Amino acid sequence: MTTWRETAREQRKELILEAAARVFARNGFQRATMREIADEAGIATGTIYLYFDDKRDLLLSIAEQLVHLIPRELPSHATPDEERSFIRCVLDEQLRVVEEYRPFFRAVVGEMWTDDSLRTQYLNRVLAPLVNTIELFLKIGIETGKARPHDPQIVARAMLGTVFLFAITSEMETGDYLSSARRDALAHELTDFFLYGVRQQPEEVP
Amino acid sequence: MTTWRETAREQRKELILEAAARVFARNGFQRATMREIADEAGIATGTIYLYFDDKRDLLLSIAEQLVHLIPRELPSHATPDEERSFIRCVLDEQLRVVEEYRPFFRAVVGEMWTDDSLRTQYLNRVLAPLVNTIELFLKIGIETGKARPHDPQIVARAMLGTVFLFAITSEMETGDYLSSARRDALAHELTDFFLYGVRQQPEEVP
Amino acid sequence: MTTWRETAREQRKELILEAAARVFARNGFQRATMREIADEAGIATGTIYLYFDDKRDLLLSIAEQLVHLIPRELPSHATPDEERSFIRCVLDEQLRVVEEYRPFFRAVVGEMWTDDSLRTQYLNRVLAPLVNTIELFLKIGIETGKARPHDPQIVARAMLGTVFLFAITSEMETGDYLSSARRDALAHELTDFFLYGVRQQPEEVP
Amino acid sequence: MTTWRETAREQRKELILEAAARVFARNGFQRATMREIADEAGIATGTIYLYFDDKRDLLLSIAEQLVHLIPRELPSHATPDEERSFIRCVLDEQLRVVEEYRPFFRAVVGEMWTDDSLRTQYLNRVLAPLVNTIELFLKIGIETGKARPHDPQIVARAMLGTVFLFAITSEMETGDYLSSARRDALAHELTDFFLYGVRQQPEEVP
DNA sequence: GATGAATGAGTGTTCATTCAT
DNA sequence: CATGAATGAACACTCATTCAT
Repeated sequence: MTTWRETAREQRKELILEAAARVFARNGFQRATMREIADEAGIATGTIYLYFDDKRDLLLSIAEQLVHLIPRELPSHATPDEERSFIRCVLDEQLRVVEEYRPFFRAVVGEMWTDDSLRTQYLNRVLAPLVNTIELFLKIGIETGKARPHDPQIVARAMLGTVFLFAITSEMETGDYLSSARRDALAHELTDFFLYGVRQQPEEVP
Repeated sequence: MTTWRETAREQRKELILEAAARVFARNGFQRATMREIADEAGIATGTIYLYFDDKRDLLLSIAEQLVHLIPRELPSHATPDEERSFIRCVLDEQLRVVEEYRPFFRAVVGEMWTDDSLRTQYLNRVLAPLVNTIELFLKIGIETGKARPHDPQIVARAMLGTVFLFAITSEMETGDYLSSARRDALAHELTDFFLYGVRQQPEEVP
Repeated sequence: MTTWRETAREQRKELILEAAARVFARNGFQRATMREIADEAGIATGTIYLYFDDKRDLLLSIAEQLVHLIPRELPSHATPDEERSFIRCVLDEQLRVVEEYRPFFRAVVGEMWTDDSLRTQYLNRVLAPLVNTIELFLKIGIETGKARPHDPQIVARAMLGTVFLFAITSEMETGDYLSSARRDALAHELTDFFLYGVRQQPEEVP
Repeated sequence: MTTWRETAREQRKELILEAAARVFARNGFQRATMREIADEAGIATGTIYLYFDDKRDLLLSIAEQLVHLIPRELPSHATPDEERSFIRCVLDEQLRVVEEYRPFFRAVVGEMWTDDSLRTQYLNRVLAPLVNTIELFLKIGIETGKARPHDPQIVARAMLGTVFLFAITSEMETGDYLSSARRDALAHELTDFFLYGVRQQPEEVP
């Protein structure tokens, strides 16, 4: 049973973590100062250390939150039998959740390339499960003859990479593809692209 | 005419820039110290400042080098008529050049998300030309009926994103997809993926 | 109402400022290091920056203290009617206060010649009021026929210059004219010099 | 006999010294860079070291030039018997020569307060002879009954201080008292001030 | 628990000086 | 003699972390 104290503590950690994520997303991990995070959270700098070991612990905890990017349950109302709507549902969900956790995402993304243990954590806890899920799905497709023969490892990464990039770049250029307004069009286009590529489809034999 | 002085100076800048790119790629821009860069280049710290204004100028100059990622000329031996081999050639070239400039790429990638002017420079000088080239190619495909109708803006970004991600992540996991050994397979798979997607192709009507 | 916090802060600033003044007076502004100032004050270098913006802010704050050189009130017990005792009182007071603020004085004097804004600040806030006060006194003397006709601008500067120079040079040579022991003699001689010059006085007509 | 080489070398030193004096006067000794001095002299930085030991040697050599402030010969056409014109001549000459060597003067003045050996050199070689000359003159005045009894040490310093201060401050405020236009008025006023002070002179008994 | 003043190690940058050309 | 590229010691300033209140 969780006591009231523990609950209060968790809420406090949450508050700080969100403030930190916003600041990291804004300025990058290195440039962000503990002072700035404390101000953003409306507390004193020293207080942060009552809940987190150090600055890096904040980042790792933020990265930890990204496990929420892993879909808890696959859409049952659209079975893989109807590939189109299934992929579409998954993409919709992914683009939505990525948008929701964008500050967390952006907070991690800058450090990921040069911080070995952060990257390892992120790869193992977040990316690997996602890749595996996609790979599994692709393999089943191949085995059931629904998908053309291909290397699921590469294609799975290609798919994930696409979403990943839209996630971190969407607001950089003029068109914010992740804004709810344009998300539909994006999911639609990507679904078709993943399924059919760009080539003109031959008339299907009925 | 370039004097000997100027040539020597350019070579020196090159030397320093490569050293800096390696260090930035290894440790990230912020963590890298001028001392470390000087050591990597085998010179004194003060010498760097004879060739570059400050630490940031190093990073911007490195980003500048990434214009080399833009293909100078499209493969003429494989016209867009034969889409498959054309795409394949372009992908081969891109994966190769991305591998060649990887330290420069990695040096920039960590700072890009939070450094506005660096990002702007990179987007305008490197990414935009690449996206435009792909978009143009896709539009022609659609107009000539070779490609199925789609939104070239989104698909172009999806394609570029795929290459981008392999570029920065390839050596992170066990499989380095950009190593010359595996590059062929990667290019092959991506070409098919871009052209056909994952869906089982119906028998083409002869 | 001033809180305890504010009072403590002011005392801390005072402590640091006095340490800085001593170090600047000893080594000059440029040669002085923040480390040395911190040591002199018995604190850490970083602490200085909690109270002052930067090294230069220290110097400007020290210069600010020199407004204390401006006499708050003219001696009332000796009216200008009795010029001799009046001048004597003013000189006594000036030589005393100059002695009290000597470290501050010496801290500023080296930088004043080449630092435009420091000089401007010092001239406007300290020197100009002093010159104006003397000028006014001299003008009254001329108008009332107590003083011989002269250019008060020049003479006021000459008087101030004399005190100024004794202030910064007194301890340089063997004889410290500002030491309380010799201050009396100095004030006495200067008073006579200012009033009568060096020339033998003709017998006054009774 | 001085060879041609030695003469050329002396001219070169002169050239560098004047450039250094200008730069020091402009920026102060500490802020001035050897590079800037070299540029001002139109030579390479390394060349300076062929003629001077180091940066400080430049300053000491400049200070050395200030011996020119010491009057070579007292004005014979105006004997001390006619005190007024004598003092006037000396003041005229001093104000003129001080103006001529102003860059050298200003170059030294900032460092003098905190550089012991520079100050000692300046005091012994320049100021002491000047003070002694004035003291001697005053003593004679007292002995011959031309001057009223006073402490020549203090008064000599007061006089010198006045000139000194006009020398270093004249161009700081709006009125440049050392410009040839105003120098006459300044010398005139100071002469009267030194002779008679500010007090209204009683009718001289004929 | 919460605070924020104090700490001091760490870093980008400058510049007097040297020396190979 | 003259040059100016190279050197590297030195220093102002920042900021994560601690701890007395």
